Amino acid sequence: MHFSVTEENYIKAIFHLQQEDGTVSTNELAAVLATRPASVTDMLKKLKTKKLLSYEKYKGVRLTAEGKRLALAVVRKHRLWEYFLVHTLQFGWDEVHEVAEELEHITSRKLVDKLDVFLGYPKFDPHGDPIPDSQGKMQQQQQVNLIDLPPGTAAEVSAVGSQSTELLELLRHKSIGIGTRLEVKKKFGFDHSIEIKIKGQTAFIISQQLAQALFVKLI
Amino acid sequence: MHFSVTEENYIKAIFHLQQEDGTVSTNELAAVLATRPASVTDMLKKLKTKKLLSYEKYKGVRLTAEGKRLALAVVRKHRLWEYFLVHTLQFGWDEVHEVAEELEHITSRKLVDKLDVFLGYPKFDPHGDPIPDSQGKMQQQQQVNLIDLPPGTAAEVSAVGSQSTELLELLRHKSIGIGTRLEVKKKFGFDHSIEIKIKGQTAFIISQQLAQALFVKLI
DNA sequence: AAAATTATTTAGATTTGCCTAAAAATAAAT
DNA sequence: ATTTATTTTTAGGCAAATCTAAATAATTTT
Repeated sequence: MHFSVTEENYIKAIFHLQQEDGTVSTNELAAVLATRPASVTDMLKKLKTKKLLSYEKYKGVRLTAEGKRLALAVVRKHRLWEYFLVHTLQFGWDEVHEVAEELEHITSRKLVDKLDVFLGYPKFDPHGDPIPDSQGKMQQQQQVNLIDLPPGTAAEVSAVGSQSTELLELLRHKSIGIGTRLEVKKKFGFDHSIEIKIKGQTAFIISQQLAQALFVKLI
Repeated sequence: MHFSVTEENYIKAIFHLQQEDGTVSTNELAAVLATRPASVTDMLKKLKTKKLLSYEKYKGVRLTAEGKRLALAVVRKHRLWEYFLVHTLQFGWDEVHEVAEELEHITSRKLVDKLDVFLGYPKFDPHGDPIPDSQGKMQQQQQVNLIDLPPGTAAEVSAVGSQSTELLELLRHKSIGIGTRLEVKKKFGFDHSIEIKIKGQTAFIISQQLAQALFVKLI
């Protein structure tokens, strides 16, 4: 079965809203999708006949198992493409969202899976959000990308964004690993580099690329 | 200015038909786009108001300079993506067309240019068609991908599809270079390998990947 | 040059996704 | 427990891109 870009966007929006809410209202959806409640109602009726969601008048909406599968497939594509844009094409992590919004609707299953292989099965996108695998499973960890922390925050490294030997070599050299505790001292807007301090060492600066590859838990 | 996928497809189709014809007819377009002549007429009127083509009732159609620029931008994207799919993601060269038909409509200019850099500014796509550069210029050479030649054809190597050191090393080892004359002896469907003969050497087999990287002129 | 054929355009409908305005249902407030 | 406010749905329409059927122009044939 194959769905339109619009339909996919509705399913994705419901999926994200459902995370917090459980059930999702017409108005919430209209706000997120920048459209009108009346339009949402129309689309919900349509998506119900396609069995992507369960919906009763005035009762809000929930994805079916089928709808969840579709949502996860779209999210997987979005986050894999974001990873590609940042790590392969050297985009800044803050400029990839819109492009990924388009790329996530490319239909080829084979493309996604080959992209996944090429990228080395990354587990987190450049914003630290988990990337669903081809079965739709994702490691949900309470973690944040190091680059998103404000100065003064203390955190513990909990994951790295890729398993490339280059990254691991660099981390070894800087003696950063899973479990390392650090504090963000300063952020430099010019090249998005970050000054961090690890207990017992003098503070030092790490690049934007490295900071994006590090996921941390707040402590 | 920004155009719909449908509009871009019309412009691209006209561009390709125009190469042979000069001016393009409504029926030709309908055939190529798998739609009806009446629909074509509607769209031509619309594209005329957008100044992408010049069109007089019953007189056929031609792209304006503006239309040509758009067509070249779309062709550029299509061919760069094909190159990416084959060389980076290891798709077979014969399975990339449909996917590229979708990818070519992704709008980000920055994406295309960064992709071009990443791929090393390739000049020809996996089918041997020239890739327009960011100015819309392309090396138009009368060349064909070696993999497309039928057995019995004689040809001269005129270009290689990439400048990677691995490719060049392999070519050196097989003593193939620009200007080498060869004849296709046999094609093996199983792995798309090809048996070729160079004067003064015994015939030997080259892989699908290598054949795809070689562009030849018929002699 | 008139008749016949083919190509193209017009006219009127359809589908998708959206809109506004008004009605109906639900929730909140008095 | 009514009234008031909010949310949601219905009703009727619009624009894009398509279609079929009919009309008109251009081309070919005789």
